Order: sequence, then structure tokens, then C-alpha cells
Amino acid sequence: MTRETTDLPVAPSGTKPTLRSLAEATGFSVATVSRALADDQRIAAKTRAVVAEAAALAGYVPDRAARRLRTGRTQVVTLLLNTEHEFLGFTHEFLSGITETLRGTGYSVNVVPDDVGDDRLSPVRNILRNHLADGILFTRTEAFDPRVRLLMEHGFPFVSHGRTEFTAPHPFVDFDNEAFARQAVQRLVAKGRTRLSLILPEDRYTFTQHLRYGFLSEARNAGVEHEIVEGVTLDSPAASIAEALRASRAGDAPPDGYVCVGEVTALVTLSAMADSGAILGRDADVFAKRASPIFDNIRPRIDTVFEDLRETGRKMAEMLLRRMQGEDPAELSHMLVPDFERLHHSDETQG
Amino acid sequence: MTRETTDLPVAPSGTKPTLRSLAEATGFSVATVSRALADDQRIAAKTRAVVAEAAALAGYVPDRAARRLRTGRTQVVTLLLNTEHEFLGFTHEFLSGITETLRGTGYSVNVVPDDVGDDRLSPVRNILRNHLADGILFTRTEAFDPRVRLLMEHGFPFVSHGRTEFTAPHPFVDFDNEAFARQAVQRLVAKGRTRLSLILPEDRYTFTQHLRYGFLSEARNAGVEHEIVEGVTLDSPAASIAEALRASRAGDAPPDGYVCVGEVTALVTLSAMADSGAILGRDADVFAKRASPIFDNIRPRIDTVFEDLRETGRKMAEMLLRRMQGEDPAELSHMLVPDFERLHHSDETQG
DNA sequence: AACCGGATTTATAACGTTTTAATTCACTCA
DNA sequence: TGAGTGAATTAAAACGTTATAAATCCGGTT
Repeated sequence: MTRETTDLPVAPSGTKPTLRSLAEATGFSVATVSRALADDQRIAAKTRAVVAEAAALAGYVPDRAARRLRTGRTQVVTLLLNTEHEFLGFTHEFLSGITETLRGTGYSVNVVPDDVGDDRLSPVRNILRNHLADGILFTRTEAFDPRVRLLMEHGFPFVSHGRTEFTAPHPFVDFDNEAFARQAVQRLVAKGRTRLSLILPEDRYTFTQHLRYGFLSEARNAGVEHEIVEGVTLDSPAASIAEALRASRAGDAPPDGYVCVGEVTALVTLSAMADSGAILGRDADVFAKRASPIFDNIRPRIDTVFEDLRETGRKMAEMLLRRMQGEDPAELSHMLVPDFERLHHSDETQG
Repeated sequence: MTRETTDLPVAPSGTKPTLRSLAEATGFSVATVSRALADDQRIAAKTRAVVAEAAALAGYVPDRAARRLRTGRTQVVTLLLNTEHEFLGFTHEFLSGITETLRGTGYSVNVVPDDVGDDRLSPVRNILRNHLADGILFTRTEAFDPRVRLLMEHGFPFVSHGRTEFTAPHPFVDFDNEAFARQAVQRLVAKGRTRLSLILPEDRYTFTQHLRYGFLSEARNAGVEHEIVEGVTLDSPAASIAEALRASRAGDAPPDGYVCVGEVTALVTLSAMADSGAILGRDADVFAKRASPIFDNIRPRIDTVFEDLRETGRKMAEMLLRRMQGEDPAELSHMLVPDFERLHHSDETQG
């Protein structure tokens, strides 16, 4: 009971500390030690203190496999990550936010590829069937996303990046893309632009509808001409997008205002303009959404709004933690609003 | 022994399939079923077939926690991921390559933040002590990287992105940065440039030395002036880099050739040139390394060499798998060479 | 008829944890 | 005194797997 071995600072001599070794060291039973470490109130306060000290001394950490086997809880959160397309920096920022929030919670982050071409349900089924995680995060949510349906049926904790159109509420974090689109139109119109153009993501994604709605209704309000580029999406190869843009510019009255939802699109738009002799600010303007600070270093400069994906990751992880603790899904949603005050994220570094 | 239940197509009625349920279904013991599934040659061929069929029918998948508890093997690979800086698209491509190779192997990928400011050793210690993974991958390797030393001491499987200067061999995948730097200098000199400039990553990283050596020795060979920009590194804030570049351009004989190791640096360089009235191709040229296809869509175009980080991820995962199977570390290394033939990755999409 | 040996199979322990259902113990109360 | 009470502790089972050591079977010797 009284410590006679004050020599080991952190590491136990040869074998790794376990409940049993702590039990032997303290003289209590394994069951008591387990409860004491869980801070079970039925265990005498003094006992809890003694056990805690012994555990700290030995550097005890509960064995994840054993705990998982016994409780069924994995202490793992799985991120379904699209490995095909990305907005520049999306993955990095998003994943950084997630790990940042989860650090120190005992949960670890597991990354599983989610390729839209494939069956998006199969990774989820796999996790569900074999209980490979306690919670799931995913992106590129569809209006009636089958993953959301399945997970809700199973009552399995998850947070989606993006809303759905299901009636039952579920946890999500989203960016207000409609507001972005409206604001983009307003800005371009304010600059005197009258023929707006937009390239959308694939129809399947919910946020595509938000963008479309915001763009169309605001353009109608303003009474300006507008087009949604056909035959090409945000995820099309840059070459195809460039082709479509050039075709569009070859018409009699080419667009004079571009709303760009992704960075690649924005850059391609700038290139297409340059290639066809159009000059930014004179012949057309561009308004883009960006996830990385890259546009601060592009000349000519364009107007952008920042979507903070690190914060998105943080929020999603936080909601998932709360959901896994049993909080009501209806309470767990968060909207990121475009920061219109800080357009352009102006750098102050240039002359 | 003879299956009387042919009704269940894939899912077992209520409870999940386990060795015990398979044992009951086939009439063999749990031990035999376990061995049969492991394709142990001591088990009769007919028995193995019967068990395999039953397992397939029931949709049996071994429980990871139980197996891990028993064997000590986690079936987890941990990626130490820097969450601060990134070359554009690095994380996405790299991680995609890793998950791509690991898919279907039974290993899952676990992401742990590795922040250079912190103690880079502590995540490794944590993994080692609690056996949280069977193997480790990491980036931003230092010349005498303490993580490499520790892992080698423990004989723990890992693959580093980048070499070290330890004498004992260890698995790594690296890009030939010296060759890149040499080629960059040669190209710029071939264009008639005589005052070259380079911004390096932090000194601690091994690849910094490779870049420096390649740059310096090739510039001396060619007999051209050259400078390594002081007081600023690849990871400095874009604003600081821009500041340093502008200061450099303000001198009497500003650089006329820039070697850019990262995309952000390249963009900042272009901005700094634009801001100071210098024109690409007339007053200076830029040669950059890129990890994303972004430069195809930048105007004016610059010469680039592609570092394929998806392939890097694939290779690292592959080496780790082989290392975990006990292969000799000395055999497990791979160098990616700059693809000089495909400079610029020309797009053919523009007029 | 007893025995051997190789080929199969099996009972059992163990990995480290949590939890159910006792058990112990010191008191209090009638 | 003897039972009742509540607080504190514990023995033991269980989670699903693998590995050790032992058991069984069977055809072929001696």
C-alpha cells in the first residue's frame, strides 16, 4: 500500500501496466480498480485516490482492444473521404479541423475512401455491420442521401457536411451557399455586369440546388441575363471546363460576370479569359468562393469569399462527439455564413 | 453437418456471425473453424471447404477487437500528418494514394496530427507504448529525425517520406530534390538567366539540404550569380515571403530567375513580380515544382515539374505493408525522379 | 492383440476489460 | 443477542479470437 518503489518515473520495468498489475500493486481487486478509474461513486473516495495515483505512477492507459471487445465501443470516428476531386486545400483544412477537435478525446480518426463513382453505401454498410466505428463523418451530401437514410434507420451517430431534404432532422454542418450565390450576383450587378454565368457541381448534391436557387432568383430579381453552363460541372476535368468557357465566350454576347464556386473553376475562368483576349475588370468580372488563401497571391486579383473548412471540420467533429454522447440530433446543426465583410481577405502586403 | 438452413442469403437472422456460431452451424469446434479460416494445412481440405462456405454464407468477418486483443496486432496504420502547412493539394493526393493502396488489405488508416512546433516524438511514443498501430507513415523528415531513431531502436515498422542521414538503412520514399534543383538551374540558365534566387524550406528537413546542394553546385558550375533568400522559409506566411521578395527586387541587380519549391512560393513570386512591374519572360523567369495541376490554369504560364504525391502515398503504403510482413528494411526504398520530359504537363486546351 | 504414428480435431487458457450478482463488513436497532 | 441495513468490495463471467497441449481416430505394424 505504501509505495516502496519511487524509482520508476514513468515507464514500468518490463511489462506494460494493466488493471491486474494495478490491482496487485494497490491490494484491491481488478473490479475495484476498474471502477475506481471510472470514478464510480460507489467506490470509497480514498480508494479512488490511491488507485488514481498508482495508475499515474505506472503510466497506465487502458487497452483499447480489450475495452472495445468488452463494451462494443471502438473509440474510432470514420471520415468518408472523397479521393477524386477536391477544392484546393479542402482535404487538408477539413481533416486538420477534425483531428484538432478530436485530439485528447480518446477518439481516433480513421479515413476511408468514398468514391462517388462506386457504391457510396458500401463503406457505411461495412462500418455498420462490423461496428468499425462509433461515428461517421462525410461530405458531398445528396438531397436524399442513401447514407443518411441508412444511418438514421440504424440510429447510428453521424454528421454530414451539407443538408439533405429528408423531413427528419439529423446533424449537419453546412455553408450557406444560397447566400453566397446571391451575394455574388449582387456584387457583379453592382459592378454593372448584366450577363452572368455559373458552373454548378453535379445535380445530385444538395448544395447544387442551393447555389442554383440563389443564383437564379437573385439574377431574376436584378433583371439581368444569366446562364448556367451546360454539359460541364465543377468536377469536370479542367480541360473540359476551359473548352465550355471558350465556347461560351465565342458567342455574340459573351458573359461579363462569372460566379465561380470552386478555385479550379475560377482559375480556369481567368485562363479562358486571358486566352480569348478578355481583360478582367474591363470585359468581365469574377466572383469566387475559396477554401485556401491562394487567391491572395493571384494577379489579377479577384473578389472572393472564404469558406472556412478547418472550422467546418472542427464543428463537425464537435457535433459528432455530442451526438455520440446521446444529444438530440435536432439540436446538432451549424450553418457557416459567408463572411461578406472580409471579402478578398485583403493581404496588405502589396504596393 | 448437412446444411438444413439455406434460407439466409447474406445476413444472419438477429445476431452477428462469430466463430462460435460457425462452429455450431458446421458441427466443428471453434478451434477447428478458426484454423480452417486461416487455411491451416493441418486441417483437412474438405473441412476447410465446408467452413469457408459456411462463413461466406453467414457473411462472417472476424472481429477486429478480439483478434487485436489476442494477437496484439492492430491492423491499423497511422499517418502522422502535419496540420499546419501544406503544398497545395499535398494532403489530398498523399492520403488518397495511401488509402488506395491499403484498401482491401484489412488495414485501416489512422490520422494523427504532427505539429512541428510540438514535440514530434510524443505521438510516436504514444503509439509505441500502447501499440496503437502496426506501422507508421510520416512526412517532413529531418536529417537526424528523432522519430526514425526511436522507431529503429524499437524495430517498429515505418516508412518516412524523405531520407535521413543515419547510417543504418530504413524504408523511405523520396523525391529527387537535388535533381529538381539542378534541372531548374539549368533551365533558367538556358534561358539566359544569370542571377538566380531560391527560397528554401526550414533547415531541419533533409530535403532542404538536397535542394541547397543541387542549387548551389549547379549554379557554381554554370558560373551564374545566385542567392538563397534569407530570413524566410517555404513555410513562412505568404506575406513575409512577399515582403522578402520585394526587398530583393528593390536592389540594383534583382534576380532574373526564380527556383520555386512550392506552389505558394511560386504564386507569391509571380505576385511580387507583378506588383513591382516586372514581366515574366522579359525581366525574369520562374521554374517551380508543383503537386497539383493548378499551374496549368495560371496565366502567365510558368515552367513546372510535377511531384506525384499520390504515387508517393501509394509507394509508402506498399513499402510499409512489405515491412510489416518482415521484409528487409534495406530493400525498401523508392526514389521518385522529376519527370523532365513532361515539364509543364501541357494541357492542349488553350489557343 | 496390443501398439505405434501420422493426420485431424478439440478442450482450454489467455489477451484486458466491464459488469452482474454476490459477498463482506461494520453498524444500528429492536 | 440477533437480525437488518447500507456501504464497500469482489469473484466470476463474458466479449471473440488464437495458440498450446492434449486427445482422438485410423490404418498399418509387430
